[in-house]
This record gives sequence, structure tokens and C-alpha cells, in this order.
Amino acid sequence: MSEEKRPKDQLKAHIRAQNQALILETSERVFARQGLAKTTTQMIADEAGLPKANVHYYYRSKKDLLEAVLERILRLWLDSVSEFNLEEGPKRNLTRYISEKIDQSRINKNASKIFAMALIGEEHFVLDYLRNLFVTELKREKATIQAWVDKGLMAPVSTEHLFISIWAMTQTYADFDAQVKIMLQKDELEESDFDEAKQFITRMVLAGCGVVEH
Amino acid sequence: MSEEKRPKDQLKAHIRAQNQALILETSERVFARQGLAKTTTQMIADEAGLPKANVHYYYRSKKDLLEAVLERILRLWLDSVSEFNLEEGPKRNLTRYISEKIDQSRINKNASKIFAMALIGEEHFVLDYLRNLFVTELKREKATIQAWVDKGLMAPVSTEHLFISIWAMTQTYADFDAQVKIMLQKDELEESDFDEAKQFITRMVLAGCGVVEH
DNA sequence: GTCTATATGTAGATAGAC
DNA sequence: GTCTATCTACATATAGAC
Repeated sequence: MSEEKRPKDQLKAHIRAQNQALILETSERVFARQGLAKTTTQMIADEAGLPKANVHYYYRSKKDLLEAVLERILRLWLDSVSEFNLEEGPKRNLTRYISEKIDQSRINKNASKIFAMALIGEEHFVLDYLRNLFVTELKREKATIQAWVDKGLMAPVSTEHLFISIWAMTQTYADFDAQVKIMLQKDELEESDFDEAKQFITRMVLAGCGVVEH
Repeated sequence: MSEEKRPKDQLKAHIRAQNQALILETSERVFARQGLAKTTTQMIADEAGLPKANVHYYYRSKKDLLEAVLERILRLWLDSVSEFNLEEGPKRNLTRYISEKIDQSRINKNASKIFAMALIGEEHFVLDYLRNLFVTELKREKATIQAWVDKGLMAPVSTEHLFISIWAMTQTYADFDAQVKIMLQKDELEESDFDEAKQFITRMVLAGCGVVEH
């Protein structure tokens, strides 16, 4: 009975996917620029070139839309940072991790800002995500670091404070870029600024963790 | 001609000062809890036990009120961190600076959060303040650090990236406390958590800057 | 699936009696 | 200086024609 409907369904599914993608991309820009609460569905609709009712057709409420944006951000985000590789040792791993985090902030600044805004506003959606992340990811990294400590490759440090510090330092270049620009007295940050940040942060982390050269 | 009015004027001035203080303190709590945009003058009025029109009598607009809150925060803030003392050398100075910044975040968490929210939202008021701060304060600190480098007391580092990192690490314990709580798996942060943060951050900064022991 | 028109709620702000 | 009542604007969200 639904045989004849398939082509039409496929077309509809295509339109749906396209419009949803357009709305999500536009929302990410507008949310990052205006702030979560100041953003209106009207602004998003205007910037996407759609009537407002169309936005509400795909995402019933503004809250639904924000959560869809956050989900997309977080999914892409996890993929852009490598897991620790036990055999390579702390020096290479920490250096790569910091580099990837800085790249992530630079390349997808809007995503980073939205995440920070949701976190500072204590959005349940983001807190729940972090709790999950903690269980699945962080515990593994913690075990890896402990193994390096046991092998004498680095000093015993608090994994929690280490990650808190690395995240704070790397994300500040995206989330508080207005402050960073004032500090560096630049109108826009260049790739070289991010490279200097990488070097400085890596140097501090490796030295602070007493990572042995090899 | 105004001789007889003085007592009445003094009373009015007293009432004004008291009400303004009440409104500012309440606003700081509500802004930090709800976020800048989600906060309504009605919420502030309710929590202060005043009618909304009374709030608008003292602060004509919500924007005026937010700026008054920010001004109060920033004024108190500068006073709570010591300036660098050239003779003491980098180890003592950096250790004290980090300790004071962490204390500041812990003791006045709401102020720190409001500042972060205003910064991420790129409020002109805060950006202008930072530009002033840069000119007056940071240039002096930069000269001091350069003097230490010249004396061989520490490695040559970028003052800008150093301050960006210290600010990021110390403020993250206040601004993103929800994230920190999840990482440390605690319902509330205790003074001991902040002490551990101090130690970890200090260790990283001193080691990363190659500060010589003495 | 699209979009105009509209319902409903609530924000910021003020007039004007006390 | 206080506070009720109200104005205006605009937000979210939806109904219903196309």
C-alpha cells in the first residue's frame, strides 16, 4: 500500500534533512553571536531566509532547537580529539591533545562559545552530557595517566585538575576571544597566535607534570 | 534658603544609598543565577522585596542596572589582588597572585560569573574596562616580568599568554563550577578543592616559566 | 511542506495617585 | 520616595489557508 509513496517520501525526507541542516547551521551562528537567551526564532528564520513558522515546524520550541544544536556540536566535538595512546607515552599524547583542543576551538569557535554559554548557564542538557562523558571517557584517560605515573614517565598529578586546567586554557582562546584580542592588541586572532598558545600551554603542562624527555 | 532642607536631604540620601545597595546586591545574585538576559527586573524586585517600579526609579533601565552591578564588581575586584613586587622575585609573586585569584573566584563566585557572562556576551562596558586595565595595569606587570627575565630569575615567556592562562585556569573554578563539580564528583566544592587547584596551577606556572628556586 | 495571520504571554518601562 | 495600574513592544508558538 505504501509502494507508490516511496518517491514522495524520499523527496520529503530530503527536504526535511536539508532544511534541518540549514536551520541548525544558522542557529549555531546566531546563538554564538547573540547569546542563547537573546537569540529569537525570528532572527534565526530571517538569517536562514525562512518564515518563522517554518523554523517552528521543524523544531517545536526554541528549547528543542537549542538542544539539537548542542547535540550536533557535542557529537562532532568528541570526534575531533584523539584518545590517549598508552604506548606513545605522555609527551606525545599531551602535546597532541593540547594541539587538537586549540585547533578545535579555533576552527569551530561558535560551537565552543555555545558550549561555554550553556555550561555557565547550567543547561541540564549539557550537564547530563558531561556526566556521561565522565563515566565513559575520562575514567579511561585517568587509568592511562596513572599507568604513565607508575612507569615513572611523569610525576603523580591529579588527573581531574590537569584536565580542568587544559580545558580552561585551550577554550579561553575561543570563548573569551574578545578578552584575548584586547590582551594581544589585535583586531583578529591569527593562526600564529594559536600556535604560540599551543607552545606556551604545552610547555607549562609538560613541565608541571614532570614529563621526562625521551 | 536650603538650610532647613538639609535634614530631609540627608534622610533621602540615606534611603537612596540603602535601597541602591539592596538592589545591587540582589541583582548580583539574580544575574549570576539566571544569566544576564533571562534575569527580569521583576525577579530582582521580588527577591529584594520591592515593587518593580521602585527598581526602575533607582535604575532607569535594565542596562543601567547591569552596568552599575558590573562597575561595583570590577571596583571591588581590582582591590582584592596585590600588584607585583619587583624585589620579591617571580616565585613568591606568582604563587601569591594565583592564590589570590583563586580566593577571589571562590569568595565572590557570583561576581566572577557575571564578569564571565558579560565578557562572553561581549558587553561593551566590560570590554572598555579591560582596555583601560590593559593600559594601566598589565603594562606594568609586563615590565616587572621582563626585569625578572633579564635577571635570569625565570625563562623568557609571553606575558600575555601567561596572564591569559592564569586567568583561564583560576576563573574556571568559579565560572564553570558546574563542570568542575562533575569532574570532581562532588555536590559542592570545598576549600580543600580550591587549595589543590592552587597547588596544581602554581606548580605548572612556576615550572613552565622556569622559575629558579631561591 | 510553506507561510500569513494571529493568539497568548510577558518583558521593560512609565504615569500618576499617594 | 513608594507603588498600582497600565502602556507598548515583542517573544514564543500555533491555526489554518495554500
